[in-house]
Amino acid sequence: MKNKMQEFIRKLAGFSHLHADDIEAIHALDAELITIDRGVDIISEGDKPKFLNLVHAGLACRYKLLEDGRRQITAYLIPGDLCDLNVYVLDKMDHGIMALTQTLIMRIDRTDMDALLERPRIALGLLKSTLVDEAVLRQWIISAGRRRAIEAIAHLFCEVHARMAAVGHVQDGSFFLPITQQDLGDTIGLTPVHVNRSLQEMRSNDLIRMDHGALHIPDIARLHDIAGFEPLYLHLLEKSAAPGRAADLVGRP
Amino acid sequence: MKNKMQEFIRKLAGFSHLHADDIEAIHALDAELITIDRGVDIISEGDKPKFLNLVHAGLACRYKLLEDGRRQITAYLIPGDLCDLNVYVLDKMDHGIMALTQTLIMRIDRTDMDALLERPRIALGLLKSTLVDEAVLRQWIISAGRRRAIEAIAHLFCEVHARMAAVGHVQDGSFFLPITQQDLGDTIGLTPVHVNRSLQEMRSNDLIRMDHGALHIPDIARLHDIAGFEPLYLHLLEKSAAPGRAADLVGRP
DNA sequence: CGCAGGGTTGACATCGGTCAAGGCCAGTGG
DNA sequence: CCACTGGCCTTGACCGATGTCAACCCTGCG
Repeated sequence: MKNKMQEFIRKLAGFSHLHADDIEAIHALDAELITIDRGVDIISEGDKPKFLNLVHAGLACRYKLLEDGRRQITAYLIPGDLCDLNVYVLDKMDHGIMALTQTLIMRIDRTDMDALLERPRIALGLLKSTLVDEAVLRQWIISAGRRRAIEAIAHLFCEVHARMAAVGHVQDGSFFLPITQQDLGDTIGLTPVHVNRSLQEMRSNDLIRMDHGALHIPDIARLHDIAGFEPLYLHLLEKSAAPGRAADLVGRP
Repeated sequence: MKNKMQEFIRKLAGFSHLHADDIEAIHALDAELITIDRGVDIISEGDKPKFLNLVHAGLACRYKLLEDGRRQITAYLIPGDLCDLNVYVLDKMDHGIMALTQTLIMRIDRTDMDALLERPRIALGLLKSTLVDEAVLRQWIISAGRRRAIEAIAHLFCEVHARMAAVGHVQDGSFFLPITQQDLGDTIGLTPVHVNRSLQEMRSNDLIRMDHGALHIPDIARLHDIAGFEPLYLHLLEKSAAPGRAADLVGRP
Protein backbone atom coordinates (compact mmCIF):
# COMPACT_ATOMS: atom_id res chain seq x y z
CA MET A 1 0.00 0.00 0.00
CA LYS A 2 1.45 3.31 -1.05
CA ASN A 3 -0.79 5.25 1.29
CA LYS A 4 0.73 3.95 4.44
CA MET A 5 2.03 7.39 5.36
CA GLN A 6 -1.28 9.06 4.63
CA GLU A 7 -2.18 10.09 8.14
CA PHE A 8 1.28 11.28 8.98
CA ILE A 9 1.53 13.42 5.87
CA ARG A 10 -1.93 14.84 6.35
CA LYS A 11 -1.01 15.84 9.85
CA LEU A 12 2.27 17.50 8.92
CA ALA A 13 0.69 19.20 5.94
CA GLY A 14 -1.82 20.75 8.28
CA PHE A 15 1.04 22.60 9.92
CA SER A 16 3.63 23.25 7.28
CA HIS A 17 3.72 23.71 3.52
CA LEU A 18 5.46 20.53 2.57
CA HIS A 19 7.17 20.50 -0.79
CA ALA A 20 6.88 17.65 -3.19
CA ASP A 21 10.29 16.34 -2.25
CA ASP A 22 9.39 16.40 1.43
CA ILE A 23 6.43 14.18 0.71
CA GLU A 24 8.60 12.08 -1.52
CA ALA A 25 11.03 11.60 1.33
CA ILE A 26 8.29 10.53 3.68
CA HIS A 27 6.93 8.02 1.24
CA ALA A 28 10.42 6.71 0.71
CA LEU A 29 10.65 5.64 4.35
CA ASP A 30 10.47 1.95 4.52
CA ALA A 31 8.64 1.02 7.61
CA GLU A 32 7.71 -2.29 9.09
CA LEU A 33 4.07 -2.70 10.03
CA ILE A 34 3.31 -4.57 13.21
CA THR A 35 0.14 -5.38 15.11
CA ILE A 36 -0.20 -4.88 18.83
CA ASP A 37 -3.05 -6.26 20.91
CA ARG A 38 -5.00 -4.31 23.45
CA GLY A 39 -3.19 -3.98 26.73
CA VAL A 40 0.29 -4.70 25.47
CA ASP A 41 3.11 -2.23 25.53
CA ILE A 42 4.27 -0.68 22.30
CA ILE A 43 7.20 0.72 24.22
CA SER A 44 7.88 0.30 27.89
CA GLU A 45 9.25 2.76 30.36
CA GLY A 46 13.01 2.51 30.37
CA ASP A 47 13.26 1.29 26.78
CA LYS A 48 15.79 2.83 24.46
CA PRO A 49 13.90 2.51 21.22
CA LYS A 50 15.89 2.00 18.03
CA PHE A 51 12.89 2.78 15.90
CA LEU A 52 10.38 5.54 15.87
CA ASN A 53 6.88 4.16 16.22
CA LEU A 54 4.11 5.76 14.26
CA VAL A 55 0.49 4.86 14.96
CA HIS A 56 -1.12 3.70 11.77
CA ALA A 57 -4.47 2.50 13.05
CA GLY A 58 -6.08 2.01 16.43
CA LEU A 59 -5.73 3.82 19.71
CA ALA A 60 -2.79 3.86 22.09
CA CYS A 61 -1.91 5.79 25.20
CA ARG A 62 1.07 7.16 27.03
CA TYR A 63 0.98 6.15 30.64
CA LYS A 64 3.05 6.16 33.76
CA LEU A 65 2.89 3.82 36.72
CA LEU A 66 3.68 4.93 40.26
CA GLU A 67 5.35 2.43 42.56
CA ASP A 68 2.17 1.43 44.30
CA GLY A 69 0.34 0.72 41.09
CA ARG A 70 -1.46 3.98 40.57
CA ARG A 71 -1.55 4.68 36.87
CA GLN A 72 -1.92 7.93 34.99
CA ILE A 73 -2.54 8.13 31.29
CA THR A 74 -1.07 11.29 29.81
CA ALA A 75 -2.04 11.14 26.16
CA TYR A 76 -4.06 9.28 23.61
CA LEU A 77 -2.31 8.51 20.36
CA ILE A 78 -4.34 8.24 17.19
CA PRO A 79 -3.34 7.43 13.61
CA GLY A 80 -0.61 9.75 12.41
CA ASP A 81 0.84 10.32 15.88
CA LEU A 82 4.47 9.59 16.61
CA CYS A 83 5.05 7.67 19.81
CA ASP A 84 8.58 8.44 20.66
CA LEU A 85 9.91 11.62 19.22
CA ASN A 86 11.16 12.13 22.73
CA VAL A 87 14.08 9.79 22.14
CA TYR A 88 15.63 12.84 20.62
CA VAL A 89 15.80 14.34 24.01
CA LEU A 90 15.73 11.45 26.46
CA ASP A 91 17.56 8.34 25.46
CA LYS A 92 15.41 6.27 27.79
CA MET A 93 11.62 6.39 27.74
CA ASP A 94 10.34 8.06 30.89
CA HIS A 95 6.90 6.55 30.36
CA GLY A 96 5.31 3.63 28.59
CA ILE A 97 3.02 3.46 25.60
CA MET A 98 0.32 0.82 25.46
CA ALA A 99 -2.33 -0.16 22.97
CA LEU A 100 -5.85 0.67 24.15
CA THR A 101 -7.32 -1.18 21.21
CA GLN A 102 -5.67 -3.45 18.74
CA THR A 103 -3.22 -1.15 17.04
CA LEU A 104 -1.16 -1.09 13.89
CA ILE A 105 2.25 0.44 14.32
CA MET A 106 4.80 1.43 11.73
CA ARG A 107 8.40 1.23 12.77
CA ILE A 108 10.58 3.82 11.17
CA ASP A 109 14.30 3.55 11.30
CA ARG A 110 15.85 6.10 13.57
CA THR A 111 18.46 7.25 11.05
CA ASP A 112 15.77 7.72 8.41
CA MET A 113 13.97 9.99 10.81
CA ASP A 114 17.18 11.88 11.50
CA ALA A 115 17.38 12.61 7.81
CA LEU A 116 13.79 13.74 7.75
CA LEU A 117 14.46 16.20 10.53
CA GLU A 118 17.08 17.93 8.42
CA ARG A 119 14.27 19.20 6.27
CA PRO A 120 13.20 22.52 7.69
CA ARG A 121 9.57 22.17 6.62
CA ILE A 122 9.28 18.80 8.26
CA ALA A 123 11.02 19.95 11.41
CA LEU A 124 8.73 22.94 11.54
CA GLY A 125 5.68 20.79 11.02
CA LEU A 126 6.72 18.53 13.84
CA LEU A 127 7.44 21.50 16.06
CA LYS A 128 3.99 22.86 15.44
CA SER A 129 2.34 19.53 15.95
CA THR A 130 4.21 19.25 19.23
CA LEU A 131 2.89 22.66 20.19
CA VAL A 132 -0.63 21.37 19.69
CA ASP A 133 0.17 18.34 21.78
CA GLU A 134 1.25 20.74 24.48
CA ALA A 135 -2.07 22.54 24.29
CA VAL A 136 -3.83 19.22 24.76
CA LEU A 137 -1.65 18.38 27.74
CA ARG A 138 -2.53 21.71 29.30
CA GLN A 139 -6.20 20.90 29.00
CA TRP A 140 -5.59 17.57 30.67
CA ILE A 141 -3.87 19.31 33.55
CA ILE A 142 -6.90 21.54 33.92
CA SER A 143 -9.18 18.50 33.89
CA ALA A 144 -7.21 16.66 36.50
CA GLY A 145 -6.62 19.73 38.61
CA ARG A 146 -9.67 21.90 38.47
CA ARG A 147 -12.58 20.26 36.72
CA ARG A 148 -14.88 17.93 38.53
CA ALA A 149 -15.57 14.43 37.40
CA ILE A 150 -18.36 15.08 34.94
CA GLU A 151 -16.77 18.18 33.48
CA ALA A 152 -13.52 16.36 32.96
CA ILE A 153 -15.12 13.35 31.34
CA ALA A 154 -17.20 15.61 29.15
CA HIS A 155 -14.12 17.56 28.16
CA LEU A 156 -12.26 14.42 27.21
CA PHE A 157 -15.17 13.22 25.14
CA CYS A 158 -15.37 16.58 23.40
CA GLU A 159 -11.67 16.45 22.61
CA VAL A 160 -11.79 12.96 21.22
CA HIS A 161 -14.94 13.74 19.32
CA ALA A 162 -13.28 16.75 17.71
CA ARG A 163 -10.13 14.86 16.80
CA MET A 164 -12.12 11.96 15.41
CA ALA A 165 -14.40 14.26 13.46
CA ALA A 166 -11.39 15.95 11.93
CA VAL A 167 -10.35 12.68 10.34
CA GLY A 168 -13.85 11.66 9.36
CA HIS A 169 -14.40 9.04 12.01
CA VAL A 170 -17.62 10.46 13.42
CA GLN A 171 -20.90 9.31 11.93
CA ASP A 172 -24.12 10.85 13.18
CA GLY A 173 -22.59 11.86 16.44
CA SER A 174 -21.16 8.41 17.06
CA PHE A 175 -17.63 7.12 17.11
CA PHE A 176 -15.74 4.22 18.56
CA LEU A 177 -13.94 4.70 21.81
CA PRO A 178 -13.69 1.20 23.20
CA ILE A 179 -11.87 1.93 26.42
CA THR A 180 -12.69 0.66 29.87
CA GLN A 181 -13.89 2.74 32.76
CA GLN A 182 -10.60 1.95 34.43
CA ASP A 183 -8.78 3.51 31.47
CA LEU A 184 -11.04 6.51 31.61
CA GLY A 185 -10.40 6.96 35.28
CA ASP A 186 -6.67 6.72 34.74
CA THR A 187 -6.77 9.45 32.15
CA ILE A 188 -8.68 11.88 34.32
CA GLY A 189 -7.46 10.89 37.74
CA LEU A 190 -10.54 9.12 39.04
CA THR A 191 -11.48 5.74 40.40
CA PRO A 192 -13.28 3.33 38.11
CA VAL A 193 -16.25 3.30 40.41
CA HIS A 194 -16.52 7.02 40.40
CA VAL A 195 -16.22 7.03 36.63
CA ASN A 196 -19.02 4.53 36.56
CA ARG A 197 -21.31 6.68 38.63
CA SER A 198 -20.46 9.78 36.65
CA LEU A 199 -21.14 8.05 33.36
CA GLN A 200 -24.47 6.86 34.71
CA GLU A 201 -25.39 10.38 35.55
CA MET A 202 -24.34 11.59 32.12
CA ARG A 203 -26.37 8.86 30.47
CA SER A 204 -29.41 9.60 32.56
CA ASN A 205 -29.17 13.22 31.45
CA ASP A 206 -28.89 12.00 27.90
CA LEU A 207 -25.56 13.66 27.46
CA ILE A 208 -24.10 10.47 26.05
CA ARG A 209 -25.08 6.96 25.08
CA MET A 210 -22.70 4.05 25.07
CA ASP A 211 -23.01 0.84 23.24
CA HIS A 212 -20.32 -1.76 22.77
CA GLY A 213 -17.48 0.69 22.57
CA ALA A 214 -19.38 3.18 20.47
CA LEU A 215 -19.93 6.54 22.05
CA HIS A 216 -22.93 8.51 20.91
CA ILE A 217 -23.25 12.21 21.67
CA PRO A 218 -26.78 13.37 20.92
CA ASP A 219 -26.08 17.05 21.46
CA ILE A 220 -22.45 18.01 21.17
CA ALA A 221 -23.16 21.64 21.91
CA ARG A 222 -24.60 20.75 25.28
CA LEU A 223 -21.57 18.63 26.07
CA HIS A 224 -19.27 21.47 25.04
CA ASP A 225 -21.17 23.66 27.39
CA ILE A 226 -20.83 21.40 30.36
CA ALA A 227 -17.16 20.81 29.69
CA GLY A 228 -16.33 24.40 28.92
CA PHE A 229 -14.81 23.04 25.75
CA GLU A 230 -13.33 25.44 23.22
CA PRO A 231 -12.01 23.45 20.29
CA LEU A 232 -9.66 26.17 19.18
CA TYR A 233 -6.66 24.74 20.93
CA LEU A 234 -6.73 21.57 18.88
CA HIS A 235 -5.92 23.52 15.75
CA LEU A 236 -8.28 21.39 13.69
CA LEU A 237 -10.07 22.42 10.61
CA GLU A 238 -13.71 21.43 10.76
CA LYS A 239 -14.27 18.58 8.42
CA SER A 240 -17.45 16.65 8.06
CA ALA A 241 -17.51 12.90 8.12
CA ALA A 242 -16.28 11.27 4.96
CA PRO A 243 -18.75 8.45 4.42
CA GLY A 244 -16.72 7.04 1.58
CA ARG A 245 -13.82 6.27 3.83
CA ALA A 246 -13.79 2.71 5.05
CA ALA A 247 -13.73 2.42 8.81
CA ASP A 248 -10.53 1.11 10.26
CA LEU A 249 -10.34 -2.56 10.90
CA VAL A 250 -9.33 -1.85 14.42
CA GLY A 251 -11.30 -0.16 17.09
CA ARG A 252 -14.39 -2.19 16.31
CA PRO A 253 -15.86 -4.39 18.98
CA MET B 1 24.33 44.46 27.44
CA LYS B 2 25.48 42.02 24.84
CA ASN B 3 24.53 39.04 26.96
CA LYS B 4 20.85 39.61 26.87
CA MET B 5 20.27 36.41 24.93
CA GLN B 6 22.45 34.38 27.25
CA GLU B 7 19.80 32.17 28.76
CA PHE B 8 18.06 31.53 25.50
CA ILE B 9 21.25 30.52 23.75
CA ARG B 10 22.34 28.34 26.63
CA LYS B 11 19.06 26.56 26.50
CA LEU B 12 19.08 25.97 22.76
CA ALA B 13 22.71 24.94 22.83
CA GLY B 14 21.78 22.29 25.32
CA PHE B 15 19.66 20.67 22.64
CA SER B 16 21.29 21.38 19.35
CA HIS B 17 24.78 22.10 18.04
CA LEU B 18 24.35 25.71 17.12
CA HIS B 19 26.80 27.11 14.61
CA ALA B 20 28.49 30.41 15.03
CA ASP B 21 26.13 32.06 12.59
CA ASP B 22 23.11 30.72 14.44
CA ILE B 23 24.36 32.38 17.58
CA GLU B 24 25.18 35.46 15.58
CA ALA B 25 21.62 35.55 14.33
CA ILE B 26 20.23 35.28 17.81
CA HIS B 27 22.41 38.07 19.10
CA ALA B 28 21.38 40.16 16.14
CA LEU B 29 17.76 40.13 17.28
CA ASP B 30 16.88 43.47 18.61
CA ALA B 31 14.54 43.06 21.43
CA GLU B 32 12.84 45.51 23.67
CA LEU B 33 13.18 44.85 27.37
CA ILE B 34 10.16 45.49 29.54
CA THR B 35 9.39 45.01 33.20
CA ILE B 36 6.22 43.37 34.43
CA ASP B 37 5.05 43.43 38.03
CA ARG B 38 3.85 40.47 39.96
CA GLY B 39 0.28 39.57 39.15
CA VAL B 40 0.05 41.33 35.84
CA ASP B 41 -0.48 39.61 32.55
CA ILE B 42 2.37 39.36 30.11
CA ILE B 43 -0.11 38.10 27.58
CA SER B 44 -3.79 37.54 28.14
CA GLU B 45 -6.02 34.82 26.88
CA GLY B 46 -7.43 35.84 23.53
CA ASP B 47 -4.50 38.08 22.63
CA LYS B 48 -2.96 37.86 19.20
CA PRO B 49 0.59 38.72 20.08
CA LYS B 50 2.67 40.57 17.53
CA PHE B 51 5.86 39.82 19.41
CA LEU B 52 7.36 36.75 20.87
CA ASN B 53 7.98 37.20 24.57
CA LEU B 54 11.09 35.72 26.06
CA VAL B 55 11.56 35.60 29.82
CA HIS B 56 14.80 37.27 30.71
CA ALA B 57 14.57 37.31 34.49
CA GLY B 58 11.96 36.43 37.08
CA LEU B 59 9.22 33.84 37.16
CA ALA B 60 6.02 33.72 35.15
CA CYS B 61 3.29 31.18 34.67
CA ARG B 62 0.85 29.99 32.08
CA TYR B 63 -2.63 29.85 33.50
CA LYS B 64 -6.19 29.36 32.51
CA LEU B 65 -9.33 30.64 34.19
CA LEU B 66 -12.60 28.73 34.17
CA GLU B 67 -15.82 30.72 34.01
CA ASP B 68 -16.49 30.49 37.72
CA GLY B 69 -13.06 31.72 38.67
CA ARG B 70 -11.26 28.46 39.23
CA ARG B 71 -7.71 28.86 38.04
CA GLN B 72 -5.19 26.30 36.88
CA ILE B 73 -1.55 27.08 36.31
CA THR B 74 -0.06 24.86 33.62
CA ALA B 75 3.57 25.88 33.50
CA TYR B 76 6.23 27.96 35.15
CA LEU B 77 8.41 30.00 32.86
CA ILE B 78 11.95 30.78 33.87
CA PRO B 79 14.68 32.79 32.17
CA GLY B 80 15.28 31.55 28.65
CA ASP B 81 11.74 30.31 28.16
CA LEU B 82 9.63 31.52 25.27
CA CYS B 83 6.11 32.48 26.24
CA ASP B 84 4.25 32.26 23.02
CA LEU B 85 5.75 29.99 20.47
CA ASN B 86 2.21 28.74 20.18
CA VAL B 87 1.21 31.71 18.05
CA TYR B 88 2.70 29.64 15.30
CA VAL B 89 -0.15 27.27 15.67
CA LEU B 90 -2.97 29.22 17.29
CA ASP B 91 -3.35 32.80 16.25
CA LYS B 92 -5.15 33.59 19.49
CA MET B 93 -3.74 32.70 22.88
CA ASP B 94 -5.80 29.95 24.49
CA HIS B 95 -4.40 30.78 27.91
CA GLY B 96 -2.82 33.70 29.69
CA ILE B 97 0.68 34.27 30.98
CA MET B 98 1.22 36.19 34.16
CA ALA B 99 4.22 37.30 36.19
CA LEU B 100 4.55 35.44 39.48
CA THR B 101 7.38 37.72 40.52
CA GLN B 102 8.57 40.90 38.98
CA THR B 103 9.72 39.78 35.58
CA LEU B 104 11.87 41.09 32.77
CA ILE B 105 10.57 40.25 29.34
CA MET B 106 12.23 40.64 25.99
CA ARG B 107 9.96 41.29 23.07
CA ILE B 108 11.19 39.79 19.85
CA ASP B 109 9.70 40.79 16.58
CA ARG B 110 7.62 38.07 15.06
CA THR B 111 9.23 38.29 11.62
CA ASP B 112 12.67 38.06 13.18
CA MET B 113 11.61 34.86 14.84
CA ASP B 114 10.24 33.57 11.56
CA ALA B 115 13.67 34.01 10.09
CA LEU B 116 15.25 32.23 13.02
CA LEU B 117 12.99 29.24 12.49
CA GLU B 118 14.33 28.83 8.97
CA ARG B 119 17.56 27.69 10.55
CA PRO B 120 17.35 23.96 10.94
CA ARG B 121 19.53 23.84 14.04
CA ILE B 122 17.45 26.41 15.79
CA ALA B 123 14.19 24.78 14.77
CA LEU B 124 15.52 21.47 16.00
CA GLY B 125 16.64 23.00 19.27
CA LEU B 126 13.23 24.48 19.80
CA LEU B 127 11.56 21.20 18.91
CA LYS B 128 13.64 19.40 21.48
CA SER B 129 13.07 22.00 24.11
CA THR B 130 9.36 21.69 23.42
CA LEU B 131 9.66 17.95 23.91
CA VAL B 132 11.10 18.55 27.34
CA ASP B 133 8.28 20.93 28.11
CA GLU B 134 5.94 18.11 27.19
CA ALA B 135 7.65 15.79 29.63
CA VAL B 136 7.16 18.37 32.35
CA LEU B 137 3.51 18.74 31.45
CA ARG B 138 3.08 15.00 31.73
CA GLN B 139 4.47 15.07 35.24
CA TRP B 140 2.06 17.83 36.14
CA ILE B 141 -0.81 15.71 34.89
CA ILE B 142 0.38 12.89 37.10
CA SER B 143 0.59 15.24 40.06
CA ALA B 144 -2.88 16.62 39.55
CA GLY B 145 -4.37 13.25 38.71
CA ARG B 146 -2.70 10.64 40.84
CA ARG B 147 -0.43 12.09 43.48
CA ARG B 148 -1.75 13.24 46.76
CA ALA B 149 -1.19 16.71 48.10
CA ILE B 150 2.17 16.23 49.75
CA GLU B 151 3.59 14.09 46.97
CA ALA B 152 2.52 16.63 44.39
CA ILE B 153 3.95 19.58 46.26
CA ALA B 154 7.15 17.68 46.86
CA HIS B 155 7.36 16.79 43.18
CA LEU B 156 6.92 20.38 42.16
CA PHE B 157 9.59 21.52 44.57
CA CYS B 158 11.94 18.85 43.25
CA GLU B 159 11.32 19.97 39.71
CA VAL B 160 11.90 23.62 40.43
CA HIS B 161 14.93 22.78 42.53
CA ALA B 162 16.42 20.82 39.67
CA ARG B 163 15.75 23.50 37.09
CA MET B 164 17.11 26.19 39.36
CA ALA B 165 20.18 24.15 40.19
CA ALA B 166 20.86 23.66 36.51
CA VAL B 167 21.25 27.38 36.08
CA GLY B 168 23.17 27.90 39.27
CA HIS B 169 20.40 29.44 41.32
CA VAL B 170 20.57 27.04 44.24
CA GLN B 171 22.84 27.88 47.17
CA ASP B 172 23.15 25.40 50.01
CA GLY B 173 19.86 23.79 49.23
CA SER B 174 18.06 27.12 49.11
CA PHE B 175 16.51 29.06 46.29
CA PHE B 176 13.91 31.74 45.82
CA LEU B 177 10.41 30.69 44.99
CA PRO B 178 8.33 33.59 46.19
CA ILE B 179 4.90 32.34 45.25
CA THR B 180 1.77 32.36 47.35
CA GLN B 181 0.00 29.31 48.65
CA GLN B 182 -2.84 30.24 46.37
CA ASP B 183 -0.46 30.03 43.41
CA LEU B 184 0.84 26.72 44.63
CA GLY B 185 -2.66 25.35 44.96
CA ASP B 186 -3.53 26.51 41.49
CA THR B 187 -0.56 24.72 40.03
CA ILE B 188 -1.36 21.42 41.68
CA GLY B 189 -5.11 21.59 41.83
CA LEU B 190 -5.56 22.19 45.55
CA THR B 191 -7.18 24.76 47.77
CA PRO B 192 -4.95 27.31 49.46
CA VAL B 193 -6.00 26.06 52.85
CA HIS B 194 -5.13 22.53 52.00
CA VAL B 195 -1.80 23.68 50.64
CA ASN B 196 -1.26 25.47 53.91
CA ARG B 197 -1.89 22.37 55.97
CA SER B 198 0.24 20.23 53.71
CA LEU B 199 3.13 22.67 53.89
CA GLN B 200 2.83 22.71 57.66
CA GLU B 201 3.13 18.98 57.71
CA MET B 202 6.13 19.09 55.41
CA ARG B 203 7.78 21.71 57.58
CA SER B 204 7.10 19.77 60.73
CA ASN B 205 8.79 16.76 59.14
CA ASP B 206 11.67 19.02 58.23
CA LEU B 207 11.24 18.27 54.56
CA ILE B 208 11.35 21.95 53.77
CA ARG B 209 11.84 25.30 55.41
CA MET B 210 10.40 28.51 54.09
CA ASP B 211 11.52 31.97 54.78
CA HIS B 212 10.48 35.11 52.97
CA GLY B 213 10.13 33.48 49.62
CA ALA B 214 13.24 31.38 50.00
CA LEU B 215 12.69 27.66 49.96
CA HIS B 216 15.22 25.53 51.79
CA ILE B 217 15.41 21.80 51.22
CA PRO B 218 17.57 20.21 53.89
CA ASP B 219 17.61 16.76 52.32
CA ILE B 220 16.79 16.72 48.66
CA ALA B 221 17.12 12.95 48.46
CA ARG B 222 14.37 12.50 50.99
CA LEU B 223 12.14 14.87 49.08
CA HIS B 224 12.86 13.00 45.86
CA ASP B 225 11.84 9.87 47.61
CA ILE B 226 8.54 11.18 48.82
CA ALA B 227 7.74 12.68 45.46
CA GLY B 228 8.88 9.72 43.43
CA PHE B 229 10.96 12.25 41.54
CA GLU B 230 13.22 11.07 38.75
CA PRO B 231 15.01 14.06 37.27
CA LEU B 232 15.77 12.34 34.01
CA TYR B 233 12.80 13.79 32.19
CA LEU B 234 14.05 17.34 32.62
CA HIS B 235 17.02 16.61 30.41
CA LEU B 236 19.28 18.71 32.59
CA LEU B 237 22.93 18.27 33.06
CA GLU B 238 23.86 18.38 36.70
CA LYS B 239 25.60 21.63 37.38
CA SER B 240 26.64 22.89 40.73
CA ALA B 241 25.85 26.33 41.91
CA ALA B 242 27.93 29.06 40.37
CA PRO B 243 28.69 31.31 43.30
CA GLY B 244 30.26 33.93 41.10
CA ARG B 245 27.03 34.57 39.29
CA ALA B 246 25.11 37.46 40.74
CA ALA B 247 21.62 36.61 41.79
CA ASP B 248 18.92 38.13 39.67
CA LEU B 249 17.50 41.39 40.78
CA VAL B 250 14.08 39.87 40.61
CA GLY B 251 12.71 37.09 42.66
CA ARG B 252 13.97 38.66 45.85
CA PRO B 253 11.50 39.66 48.48
C1' DC C 1 -1.41 54.10 62.34
C1' DG C 2 -3.98 51.59 59.41
C1' DC C 3 -4.43 48.76 55.49
C1' DA C 4 -3.96 44.98 52.35
C1' DG C 5 -2.33 40.80 51.11
C1' DG C 6 -1.09 36.65 52.62
C1' DG C 7 -0.83 32.94 56.17
C1' DT C 8 -3.36 30.09 59.92
C1' DT C 9 -7.09 27.87 62.24
C1' DG C 10 -11.39 25.54 63.29
C1' DA C 11 -15.83 23.50 62.27
C1' DC C 12 -18.09 21.34 59.04
C1' DA C 13 -19.40 19.66 54.18
C1' DT C 14 -18.64 16.89 50.11
C1' DC C 15 -16.56 14.75 46.35
C1' DG C 16 -14.51 11.08 45.25
C1' DG C 17 -12.08 6.77 47.23
C1' DT C 18 -12.28 2.04 49.28
C1' DC C 19 -13.89 -2.43 49.89
C1' DA C 20 -16.56 -6.01 48.83
C1' DA C 21 -20.18 -8.34 46.62
C1' DG C 22 -22.85 -9.31 42.64
C1' DG C 23 -24.19 -9.16 37.75
C1' DC C 24 -23.57 -9.47 32.85
C1' DC C 25 -21.57 -10.91 28.73
C1' DA C 26 -18.50 -12.88 25.25
C1' DG C 27 -15.36 -16.32 24.50
C1' DT C 28 -13.77 -21.08 25.52
C1' DG C 29 -13.75 -25.81 26.08
C1' DG C 30 -16.13 -29.96 26.94
C1' DC D 1 -25.30 -26.63 23.50
C1' DC D 2 -24.17 -25.57 27.80
C1' DA D 3 -21.32 -24.71 31.80
C1' DC D 4 -17.43 -22.11 33.06
C1' DT D 5 -14.46 -18.35 33.24
C1' DG D 6 -12.41 -13.83 33.11
C1' DG D 7 -13.18 -9.08 32.14
C1' DC D 8 -15.68 -5.48 32.94
C1' DC D 9 -19.69 -3.01 34.78
C1' DT D 10 -22.80 -1.94 38.91
C1' DT D 11 -24.15 -1.27 43.53
C1' DG D 12 -24.09 -0.32 48.46
C1' DA D 13 -22.07 1.02 52.77
C1' DC D 14 -18.75 3.48 54.61
C1' DC D 15 -14.38 6.33 54.80
C1' DG D 16 -11.14 9.90 54.18
C1' DA D 17 -8.78 13.52 51.66
C1' DT D 18 -9.64 17.78 50.31
C1' DG D 19 -12.94 21.69 49.89
C1' DT D 20 -15.73 25.56 52.08
C1' DC D 21 -16.59 29.24 54.99
C1' DA D 22 -15.38 32.37 58.12
C1' DA D 23 -12.60 34.24 61.41
C1' DC D 24 -8.33 35.88 62.98
C1' DC D 25 -3.47 37.00 62.80
C1' DC D 26 0.89 38.70 60.87
C1' DT D 27 3.84 41.74 58.61
C1' DG D 28 5.46 44.91 55.34
C1' DC D 29 4.35 49.24 53.63
C1' DG D 30 2.29 53.75 52.54
